[in-house]
Formats: sequence, structure tokens, C-alpha cells
Amino acid sequence: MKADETRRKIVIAADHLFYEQGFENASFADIAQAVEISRGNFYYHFKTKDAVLAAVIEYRLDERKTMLRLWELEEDNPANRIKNFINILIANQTKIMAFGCPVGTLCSELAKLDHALKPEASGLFTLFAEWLEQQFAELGCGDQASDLAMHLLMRSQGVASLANTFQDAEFVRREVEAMYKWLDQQCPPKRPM
Amino acid sequence: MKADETRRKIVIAADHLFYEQGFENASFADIAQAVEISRGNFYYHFKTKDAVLAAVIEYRLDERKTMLRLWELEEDNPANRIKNFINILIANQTKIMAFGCPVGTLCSELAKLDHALKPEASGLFTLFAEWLEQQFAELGCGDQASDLAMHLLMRSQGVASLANTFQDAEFVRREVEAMYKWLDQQCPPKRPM
DNA sequence: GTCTATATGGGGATAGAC
DNA sequence: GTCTATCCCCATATAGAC
Repeated sequence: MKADETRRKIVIAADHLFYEQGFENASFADIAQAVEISRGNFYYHFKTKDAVLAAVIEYRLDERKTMLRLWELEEDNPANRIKNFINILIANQTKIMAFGCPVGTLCSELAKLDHALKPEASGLFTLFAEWLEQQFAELGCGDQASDLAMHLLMRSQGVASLANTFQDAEFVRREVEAMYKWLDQQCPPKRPM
Repeated sequence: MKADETRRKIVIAADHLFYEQGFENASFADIAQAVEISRGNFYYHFKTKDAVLAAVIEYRLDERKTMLRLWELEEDNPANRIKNFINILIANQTKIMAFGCPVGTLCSELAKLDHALKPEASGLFTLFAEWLEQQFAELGCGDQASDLAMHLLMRSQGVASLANTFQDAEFVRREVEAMYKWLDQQCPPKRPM
């Protein structure tokens, strides 16, 4: 069906525009232009802007879930899986320096708008928090797994925020290095082999 | 002069509204209503919205500078001065959980708007970074002072971001505690007295 | 310095032809 | 399913009376 394809194109374009320009600032006209359809046609696929936002959040959730599954398949050492997470800051450095963290900046914007979909956006953070907690648990961190997960998520957010402000690649590199080091110090393996 | 007073009221109202609703989302009508003047009168004091933003940034800079000076006057131990900084997360906890960090969220929004005043807003971060660097230098951290300042600023941002998302006071308390502990481990005093 | 009235533009959203 | 045309609201901004 053609409608599904157009709808998907809209979601992907909106995903980019909401990230790079912010939800409020990105207009229907911008999205329609990016997808090369008319504004009128737009409303056949989405009745309201909030409906687009809901679809974008769902899309982002799916994408992140797929990524995390992939990491689990490719790497059975939980410490290395966590390193994959930390490494997002390097892999996406250019975009992060330009636009910040896609999850953090969306949550922040929706909080100020007092938007009904804020909890849905927060779900993106919860996804990472729970996944990290699982990895720390597998590392044998027991009770601390949840706190460690939140701590790492916090550092990732802080680095993204200052990377965006100061555009300092060396700072990012240094902090990623520090996170690796911190990770090595958590829950050292009981029986080294 | 009456004009100065009205202007000041406008800046203070805009400061609050830009923080709580975001720069774009807060309208002239909102500010005018808060100050109890007409929208028309507004333009006697500020020609454009960007002019209001510039005034708000300057006002915030002045406020922060005054606060930092006060901390220097009240406390001559640099470690305790740094603790004052960390403690902002507790002192302003309610507002931070509701609206995030006023500096970080403004910088983030202006980055997405590709706004001409983004560098001015970043100056708020620079103020804190340089002040913290000075404190770490006085602590005797030498070469590391700058990196330690950025690291602490990063953690403060990360905590504010997740506090806003998850509204978890216990998380904030835990992370503040961790920052205190981290601080104690940096540049231990050479001659304990 | 403050007001009311108004211009202007953009954004979300709808109606109806094709 | 896609289009053009249009409506309506709200925001920035201006003009001019008081």
C-alpha cells in the first residue's frame, strides 16, 4: 500500500526535523516539503501534529530497541555491551555537538510545553535505563545495578549537553575515556579467567 | 525613572517565563500579562523578542556573578565553595525537576533554533566553568583544574536532565552525595592541619 | 509612557475537486 | 491518495491617540 510508505516517509522526516529544529519549531510545511508532498495531503496521514509526534516517539523506540537487541546478539559480554552504549557519544558526535541528545532535548522541550506526550518521550530514557540495569545485573552488580545504570545515563546526558554547548571534541573524548575507566572499576569480576 | 523600573519588571518576568515555558513558547502577551502592561506598551521598552532575550541573558549573567562573588566572600575554602555549586541541585530541586536547568535548557533550545544569541547563552556556562576552574586551581589541582571543572559541570547537567525526566528526588540526593565524595577524592590537601 | 486598534505573517487545520 | 484553496487563530510588530 502506498499510504504506508508515505506515512513512513513522513515519520522519518519528522524525526529528523524534530531533532534538528525542535518539535515546536518544525512546521508541517517543513515536513511536507522534506517529503515532497503538499500540506493538504499531509492531513490524510496525520490529523494533528501531536499524532505525528506520537508516531515519531514510537519510531524512535522501535529503532532503539532494535539497536539494543543487536548489541545483545553481537556481544555476550555485558561490560562490552555497556561500552557500546558509552560509545554512542563518539559515534554520533557530530550530530550531538550540533543538536544535543535526541532523547534528552525532546524530553526537555516537552516538559516546558507541559505536553501530554512527555511520559511517552520519557519512555525512551526508561528503555535505556532498564537495558543498562540488566547489563549491570549480568555483570554481577546486584542491588547496585539500577543506580549504576542511572549514573551512566546521567553522565551520557551531561556530556551531550556540554558537547552541544562548547563543541569541544576533546572534552567528549576525555569523558568517554573516564566512563570506560569508571566501568572497569564497577563490579570487578569475582573469578578472572 | 519609571521606564527603568518597567523594563526591569519585564526582564524578570521574561526570565521566569523563558525558563518555565521556553523562549519560543513564551509569548509577548504572556510577558505583558505577567507585568500587567499592554502589549503595545511592551514595544516602547523592547523593539524585538531577541532584544528581550539578550536582556534576560545579561540579567542571568549578573545574577550568577553576584551569587559566585557572594560564595567567595562567605567561604574561603575552595572545596566548600565547590560544594555550594553542587548544592544548587538540592536548593533548586523543585524547579529543576519541573523545568530542568535554566542554563542548559536555554542553550539547547537556542542551538536548535540556530539562534544568533546562542554564544551569549553559552557564556553562562563559561562563567561557571571558569569559576569552578579557579576553585580547583586554588585547591591545588594545577593542570587538571579545567578538566575537573568541566567534569563537575557535566555531572550537574546530567543530573538536572534526568531529574527533569524522572522526577526522582532520591536519584538527585544520591548523585549529589556521589559528587561530594568525588570532590573529596580530587587534589587531596598536601598538608592536613 | 501607556494605551487601543490594526497590520502582517505563519502555523495548524478543513473542504472539496480530481 | 493527492492536490489547491481557504479558514482561523495567534504571534510579532506598528501606528497613532491620549
